[in-house]
This record gives sequence, structure tokens and C-alpha cells, in this order.
Amino acid sequence: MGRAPCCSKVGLHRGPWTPREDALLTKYIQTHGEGQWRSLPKRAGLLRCGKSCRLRWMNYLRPDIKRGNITPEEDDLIVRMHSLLGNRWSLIAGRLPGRTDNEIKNYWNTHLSKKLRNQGTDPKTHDKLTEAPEKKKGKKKNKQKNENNKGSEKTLVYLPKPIRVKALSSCIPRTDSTLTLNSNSATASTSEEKVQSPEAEVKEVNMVWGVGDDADNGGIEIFFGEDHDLVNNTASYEECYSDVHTDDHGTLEKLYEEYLQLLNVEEKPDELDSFAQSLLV
DNA sequence: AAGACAGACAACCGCAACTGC
DNA sequence: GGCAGTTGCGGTTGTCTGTCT
Repeated sequence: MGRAPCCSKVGLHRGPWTPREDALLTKYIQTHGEGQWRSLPKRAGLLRCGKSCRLRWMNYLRPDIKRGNITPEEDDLIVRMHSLLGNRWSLIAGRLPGRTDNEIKNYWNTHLSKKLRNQGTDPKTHDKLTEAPEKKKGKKKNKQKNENNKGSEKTLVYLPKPIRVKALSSCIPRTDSTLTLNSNSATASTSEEKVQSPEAEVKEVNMVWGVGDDADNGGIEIFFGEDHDLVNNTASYEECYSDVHTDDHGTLEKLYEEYLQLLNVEEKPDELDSFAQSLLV
């Protein structure tokens, strides 16, 4: 609180990135790896704030990013994930390999919310709209954005604060994981990102995630980690190093089903119910 | 052809969570 | 436990581009 925004320094570039800036950033990260965003611009010779560099890398320059052409299957998965998770774009993006939270957020705001509205579904709650689909507004654009919430009666929907997934590994690529589940736990395996350094040994690590007791807080926690012993002993997982092909409708379908399973695990109904409620309310 | 408008999406901002001291 | 620095997330805004008049 009260801290000055990191981009407030005068003399720093803002706005669209130039190819040269992209090249500098990419080259630097390929050599030195991600992180240290605050000092990165200076070391990379960029007149940008660290935040801007991080955003540019995460959303556009990372080698594993897939741009454009959201498939109908992905489209469908996004809608259904949104109905489960709400505006947790990073969680949704994490289940769509190669897609970023920003891209999904934009896609939602520009395409999907309209599409749902036209289908008579409230894009926020995924309930059926009682009124006819909103007519196309006339010509006000940006300025009108803020007005939208003023005039109309707002339905208050309680959404719990987003829970931050505990990262037990310092560098887990969010967008390149395949989930495999059994009935007791959710596990995932991931091929570790290779951007740290061209010289860096490419290592492949099994990543696991699951739901467990959070004894400290008396609740449930979701965790990610590098090893299966992070999951309870009964956990099993399949080794899966292959890339995820999101064109594969079956894979996306499976991901969604697995989420549903996660929310319906029978072993700890009370805790999981509350967990599920926290996501769904 | 030119201006107005709307759509799309890249980028920014503020804040919360995390981390290390 | 408190504080300050860093990172990540979601909401919002700015700008570019295509389409319409």
C-alpha cells in the first residue's frame, strides 16, 4: 500500500513493444532465465519497467505460446471452466496449454460473453437470462464501459477471493500440463520449461497437484509439486511427457471431466464440499 | 475517399499474495 | 510478527484495424 507504481519512472518506454525490444528481452531471458524482473530491464538494456517486461514475456514472447485461432473445443472448455471457476483466468489458462490468462480474458470479454448473452445465458452467473438478450448499444464505446454498471440494477453475486495455488516448485509452467486423475487425487505431469538457459540441461520433471488438508488453516489446499510424495501415499500418476494437443477434443473434454471429478471426490465430502462451494458460490 | 464507429487485443494499473530479512 | 520488495492476478484502458455510412 502506498508504494509507487513501478512504471512511474519518467523516461521509460510505454505502449506497444518494438521488434527490437522483443529481441532484447527474448535474448536476455534465453541467456539468463526468467525472474528478477525489477532489475531485468536495466541488465537487458531495455527502457521498460520490470512489470512490463514480465507481461510481455509471459503473454507474447514465451516460446510455448500458441497465438490466435481458439478452437471450438477450447471455446467450449473455457465456457465450462468459467462456469465452475468464475473469472479466474489464470486457472482457466492453466488448463489450456499454450494459452495465456490475458488472451483468455480478452477472448471472453470480446467473444464469449456476447455469445452467451445471445444464447440467453448470463455470462457472469451462467444462469438463464429472464430478459431478452441485451440489444446492441449504439455508438458509445470506451467511455460507456464504466456507465454499464451504474444504471442497471446489479445482482450481487458473492465470489470468494481467488485462492492462490501453492507453487512448491519455483518455476512451474502453468500452461503445459496434462492432468491425470484417479479417484482419490488429482495429479498432473508436466514437461519442465526449457527457457532457463540454452545451455541448461533440459530436465523433465513430474509435476503433481492435488487437494489436501491444510492443517494450519483448517481447510483444504490445492498444491503443486515436483514429486508424487507430495500427494498422499495412495496417489498414483501416469507418466506423461508428451505434449498436449489441444486440438484433440478428447483431451479438453477429459480436462473438464477431471475438474468435475476433483470437485466431487467422495473421500472427504465435507471438506471438498466446502472447497467446491468456495469455487462455485 | 474520408470520417465515424465498433471490434479486438495489447498493455497498463492497482492490489493482494508471496517471500526474505 | 512486521516490514519491504517482488510477483501474479484481474479489471480496465488505449490504440490499432476493419467496416460501415
